[in-house]
Amino acid sequence: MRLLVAEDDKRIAEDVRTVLTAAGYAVDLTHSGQDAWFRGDTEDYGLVVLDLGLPGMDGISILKQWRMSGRHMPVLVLTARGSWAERVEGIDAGADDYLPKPFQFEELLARIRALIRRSVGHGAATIEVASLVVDTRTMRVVVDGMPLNLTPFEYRLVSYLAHHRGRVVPASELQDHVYGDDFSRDGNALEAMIARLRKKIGSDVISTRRGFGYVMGDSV
Amino acid sequence: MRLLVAEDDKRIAEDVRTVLTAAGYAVDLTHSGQDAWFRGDTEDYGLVVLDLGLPGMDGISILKQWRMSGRHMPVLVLTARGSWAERVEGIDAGADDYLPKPFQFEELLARIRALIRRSVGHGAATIEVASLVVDTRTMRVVVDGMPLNLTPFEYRLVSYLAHHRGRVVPASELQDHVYGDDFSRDGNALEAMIARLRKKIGSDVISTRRGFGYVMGDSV
DNA sequence: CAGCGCCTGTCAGCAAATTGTCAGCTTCTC
DNA sequence: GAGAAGCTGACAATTTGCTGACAGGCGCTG
Repeated sequence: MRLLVAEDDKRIAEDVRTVLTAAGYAVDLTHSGQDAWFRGDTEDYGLVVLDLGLPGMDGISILKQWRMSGRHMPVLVLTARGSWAERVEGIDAGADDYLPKPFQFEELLARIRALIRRSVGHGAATIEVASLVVDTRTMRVVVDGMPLNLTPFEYRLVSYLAHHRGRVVPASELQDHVYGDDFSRDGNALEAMIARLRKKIGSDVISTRRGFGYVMGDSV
Repeated sequence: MRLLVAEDDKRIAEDVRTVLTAAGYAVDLTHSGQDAWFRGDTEDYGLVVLDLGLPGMDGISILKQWRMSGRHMPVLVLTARGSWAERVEGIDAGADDYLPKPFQFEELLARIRALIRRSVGHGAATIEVASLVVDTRTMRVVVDGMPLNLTPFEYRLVSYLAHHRGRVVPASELQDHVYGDDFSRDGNALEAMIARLRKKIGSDVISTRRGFGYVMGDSV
């Protein structure tokens, strides 16, 4: 993981670099505001440690610029002790955390670990099968980039099949999952739903295994 | 957005609740460690404010328990001033931020805003969805440049949906976060509020996903 | 304290989307 | 080619959500 440390006090900067390097990070140093902004904007950092008191360009502005141009890496801001107004400002500008100076290196490390842990923790909860994408977080289904408007049962169907893609799912199992305890369905309700569903997602996404059940993806 | 405040000093707790409620959050209070753990483990909170000195169960343990059982809501830890060892421990146990006591309510608010923003993946203090802008700092909502006069509950609604824009939010989740502990979950109060809200912000900002819930932004 | 306005929950009726059923049709298997 | 399995379109029943009216509650003001 590559980090940027923007801090004009060169002694502190070097110390921080030493500690962070020892902790296993690749560390870039910079001492001016301009340079900090430019690097943060053009390079890909896993995290930035930003001192607000940089010469050349105000730290808050740098931060806002980054956020405005869509850079979302975690930023830990170093502030003067006690100036909580400054902290509020920094946080509202898009900082993910701050640390008042002077600080214990151990605490700096703990915070950096926490921020990184957080920033990589956003796993995409989507399942893709051919041109179909099921996003379980937003409960959306997209085919060829086009979002679909599925009904609740339709969604349960695709979702279940997508979760078990490549496996032939018996109709009875589908029934169980889609309808739960509700055994009031005698007729061909499921088949009707599959038909409606196919109209929306395309007829070739779910294939029928006569006598066995349905499959999504693979195992043509 | 629904918050849990775990703080045994009832005066502080009440003050915090007042401030947070005024800021548009639904706030649940608890004074014991056991209860804090139980609620955090079973309820769905957007954020938890956790005092480490709770009676009955150690704050750090509570936090670890939550994390081990997969609860990922942001946790802001309140610590005694100066004990940075405790902070490091707290952060490594899974805290997202800490605040030394005593603190300014304003700073508490800024940090809470920041944590929530971060946990839902936004960088800025204002959230824009189409022609609608939610400023979490001033608690103002603007549509097409025109500021709106929203009631407290209406604001909670838009705010929550805006924070989770693009995601289909189930009605039950909305209820939880708008009403918190208050179990008035009977009739169609939520629907009524949505209707009133739509009259103010325009009927196309929040779209209904029949059977799923409501979404703000990128509809179908 | 009475009066007033605002906020919010409840209710009932309405509108519309969803889904089961049915009948007839197609496709597959042997 | 016969029978079984699955598909489809139409229709009706049901479920779900919307809306307007109304009333209780709360705070504010005179």
